Amino acid sequence: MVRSTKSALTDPVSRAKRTLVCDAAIAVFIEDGYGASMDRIANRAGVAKQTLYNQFGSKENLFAEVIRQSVDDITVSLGEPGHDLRRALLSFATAFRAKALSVEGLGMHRALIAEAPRFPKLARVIHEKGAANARETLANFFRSAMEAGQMRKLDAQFAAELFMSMLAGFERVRLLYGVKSDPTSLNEKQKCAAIVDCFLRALVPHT
Amino acid sequence: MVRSTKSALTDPVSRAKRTLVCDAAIAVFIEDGYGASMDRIANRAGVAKQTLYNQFGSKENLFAEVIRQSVDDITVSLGEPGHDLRRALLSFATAFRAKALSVEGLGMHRALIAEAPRFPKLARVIHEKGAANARETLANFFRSAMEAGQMRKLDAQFAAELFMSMLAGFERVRLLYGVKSDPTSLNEKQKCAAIVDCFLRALVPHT
DNA sequence: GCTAGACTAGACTGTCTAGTCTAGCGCCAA
DNA sequence: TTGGCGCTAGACTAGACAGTCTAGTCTAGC
Repeated sequence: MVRSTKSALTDPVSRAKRTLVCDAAIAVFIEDGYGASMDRIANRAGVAKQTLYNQFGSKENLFAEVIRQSVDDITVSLGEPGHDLRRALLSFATAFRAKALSVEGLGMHRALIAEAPRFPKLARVIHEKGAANARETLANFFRSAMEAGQMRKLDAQFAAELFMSMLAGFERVRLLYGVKSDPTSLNEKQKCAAIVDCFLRALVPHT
Repeated sequence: MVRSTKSALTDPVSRAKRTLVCDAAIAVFIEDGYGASMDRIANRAGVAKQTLYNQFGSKENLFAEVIRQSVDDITVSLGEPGHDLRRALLSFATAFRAKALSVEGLGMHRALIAEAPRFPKLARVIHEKGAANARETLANFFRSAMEAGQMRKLDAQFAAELFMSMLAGFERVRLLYGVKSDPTSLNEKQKCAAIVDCFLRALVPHT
């Protein structure tokens, strides 16, 4: 094909550079937040600063693009509630905590919270795509479980928020503050199980 | 008394200026985070910039001072657990959420999370004085309740973190992202009650 | 070989900010 | 009255950073 149709968006070389820049930007924003300099990102990507501007136009755009890309579903398949409620919640719990409490997850969370007042629309979209979306999936799952008599009937959305809170409330904050966990506490698997069991005890009708 | 012993720390006029600066700094840091300029703080306080430096020496010091001042106990008296467990938890829940979800609480939280990597020691201290301290009080309370047979026996610290997570997990994040609550949801009082009741159902032995 | 377009390195501009400095004001004790 | 002290207003320095610009290179179709 004629090279004249090439552009920063269609040229495969440019596209490669673009992902290079994205990867570098993600890493740098996770480390330093939005305050990170464009020079540093270009440096990390092994690319000229001008290339950043060719590809993204501005720092704001780059940030938005990168943030949007790095949010994806935490909603692992919950399966049918009918089968094994506890098992399904456990697998959600494990996946959710792995995301939310990872270094990358925390870094993105920190960067976005810090800049939410500056980028209100972006923050809203990310919340919708991320947490709110997971909440809806969970809430639907709970509604089925309630129908099936596996759970007490109550506001499914409230239940979903409650469950997510239990999974990554206090602990996420502690990590965001950079405080390491006390070594005496439960390990990850035990924590997931303990939280799920508390949740079930609260929301499953007494047998 | 001789004026020669006067200093920025002893002169009552200076002290007044100091609190003026503190108040302005708190407001500005809550609004804009650590990125807020010293000029703006001086302006807001109705004071010359030099006065900020006379009183605090540097922006870092001012920030640290202000943050330290504005963290205080959320641990309203929980009273004796023997009496009315639910009532005690409800009063804690109300007070804790009022702090954590207020505009000021959220602003401080945002500012600190954003700057935690830059000020790790400060962040640690604040976490200790704030959340960790509340957790300890709560955990002790739970231990008494467990002794008295009012609660299942389990790791009291885990229970305390769980309760605090339930009170301000998902919702605090939503607010930090600047997303307003859906109007259909429960009101504040109902939420506190619902959370406390879920917690009790999970942790009180079946009767 | 020529051309077009994306790339590179790095100089450059304009803006913003922490922090310093200066000159002068107002207060109070001696 | 005077001198010391903290204050004010505002100019100033030094450095960081977003974004632009320039000069020149590389690649690939014509």
